Amino acid sequence: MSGFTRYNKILNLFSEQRSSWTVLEISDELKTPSSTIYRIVRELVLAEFLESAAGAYFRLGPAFIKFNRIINLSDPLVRAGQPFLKKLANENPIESVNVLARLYGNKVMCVADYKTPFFKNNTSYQKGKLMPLIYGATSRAIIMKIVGKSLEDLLKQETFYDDNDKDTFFKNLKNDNKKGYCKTEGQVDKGLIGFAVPINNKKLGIEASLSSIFNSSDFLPEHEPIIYANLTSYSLLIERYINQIFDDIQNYHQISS
Amino acid sequence: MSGFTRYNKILNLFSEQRSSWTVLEISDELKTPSSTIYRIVRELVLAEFLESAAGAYFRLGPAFIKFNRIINLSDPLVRAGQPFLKKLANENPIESVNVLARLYGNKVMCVADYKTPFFKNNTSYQKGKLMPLIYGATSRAIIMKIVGKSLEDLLKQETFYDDNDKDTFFKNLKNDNKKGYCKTEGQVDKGLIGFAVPINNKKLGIEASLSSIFNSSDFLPEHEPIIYANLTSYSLLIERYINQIFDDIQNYHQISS
DNA sequence: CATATTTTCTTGTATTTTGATAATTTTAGT
DNA sequence: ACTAAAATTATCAAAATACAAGAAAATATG
Repeated sequence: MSGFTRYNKILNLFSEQRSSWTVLEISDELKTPSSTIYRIVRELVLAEFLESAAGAYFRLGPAFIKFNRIINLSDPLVRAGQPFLKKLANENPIESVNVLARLYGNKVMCVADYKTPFFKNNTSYQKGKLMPLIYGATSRAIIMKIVGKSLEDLLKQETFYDDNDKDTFFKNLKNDNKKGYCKTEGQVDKGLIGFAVPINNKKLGIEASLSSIFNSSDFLPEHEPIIYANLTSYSLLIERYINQIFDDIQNYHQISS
Repeated sequence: MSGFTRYNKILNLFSEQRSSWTVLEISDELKTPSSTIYRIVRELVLAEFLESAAGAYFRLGPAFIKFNRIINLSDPLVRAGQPFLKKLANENPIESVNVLARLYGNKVMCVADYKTPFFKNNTSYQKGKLMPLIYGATSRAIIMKIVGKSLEDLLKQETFYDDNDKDTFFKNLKNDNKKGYCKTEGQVDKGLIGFAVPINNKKLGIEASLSSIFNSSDFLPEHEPIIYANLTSYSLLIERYINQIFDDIQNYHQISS
């Protein structure tokens, strides 16, 4: 264990399920002497990436809240997408959650969302939560634009039930790509139906999706064209806005240098 | 530059004002050879703490969004305070922003907030933004519970206009402590008036405050007792809830070990 | 106050990091 | 598609530092 790994391994122990650890527990878990962990934890506390809680426990520190804010203010995808989510929601024919998601390693992560006030259910796609790559429209719309070796690498970790299952998956992906959008029902959350379109920007390396998620019980077939039209037009708006933000950043760097 | 510092120094270059850097710029700024920076940046990208943007630029990576979510779900202060902010807001006599803030090094940081739908202005206290320690009710309510050497250390970096200014500051702090709450007008944001009460938990090392912020123009003197009563009762509720959360965590660790 | 627990300190040794340079890959402009 | 420039990675010996293990100190607990 060397370099950043040594810090990252410790930080990644802190999860939703287990949010506080003692030095001894970390030491056990990582099979590393406690004197070493004490030193590393001290460094992380100094940088506010960890902080000490009661009873020799440590938890994630406020530095993450700080950096998260900077991302919200500066990430081109979040900046470009955030303002449109509410508008999209309001143009949908029924109550919805609207999600902007992106690739994160070989998972998918929501980075911005807007739920209409009276939408009762909750989607599993939540800001910062890692979601499966191959289930749900939100995820599939992202990978449907990825091809060749990149796609292969991405799917390397995924397991399919059998070859037939795998074939169906790829066939669906190709089909969705032709249609331009993806629709799934109950793959991630029972009782919810999702529609998603891809959002891409090769220059900025953005591989993302915009999706609207509804209660299956609210959804009627005649809604589909409207939903699709909204998603498509907003995805184009967002892509255009991303470019504009990119230009702004370029100009900023040119002026200040 | 050694240990975690070497990574932290780079990450801390990324700010609201300047959210993307090239390796060469970082190398210049930190007066460190670019070969070294390339190596470190690569490590941070691998861990998703940074990600590459267009034109050789790098920006903060999605790992921060992930960890931020875990904090929101698990930090005792955020968990305990978040659910009460809306209730507090609804019991206030006029439109308001309601803020839960805590110490972050020698600054103050908002960790949760709720703004009533028709509040027009915006407070500078925003989730993740570092704010001054000695201005504004939100900040002062935190330090008014800190005494002795801790307070001295905390204020070491602060500069006062003159000795008289300093004396007034300490006198006000002592006064507020006696009253049990803090009230300031226009210290941080012109046109806003803030009220704050401290939130503490020695066991968990929590030094925080709960505050309600209003438009000065909406505020009438007769509102003050209600505002004060609301803040006080909710701060007690939050403190009690923090203890309960603490017990839950204790139990969790006992059961799973 | 005594005891147990947590945390820091110490030290020689093993490992990692560093930085100058070279090699390679990627990008951007004809 | 070609080429020049820019960006990134690889190499390697010297320098820096992280490491492990136990001792010591500080802190929490009853």
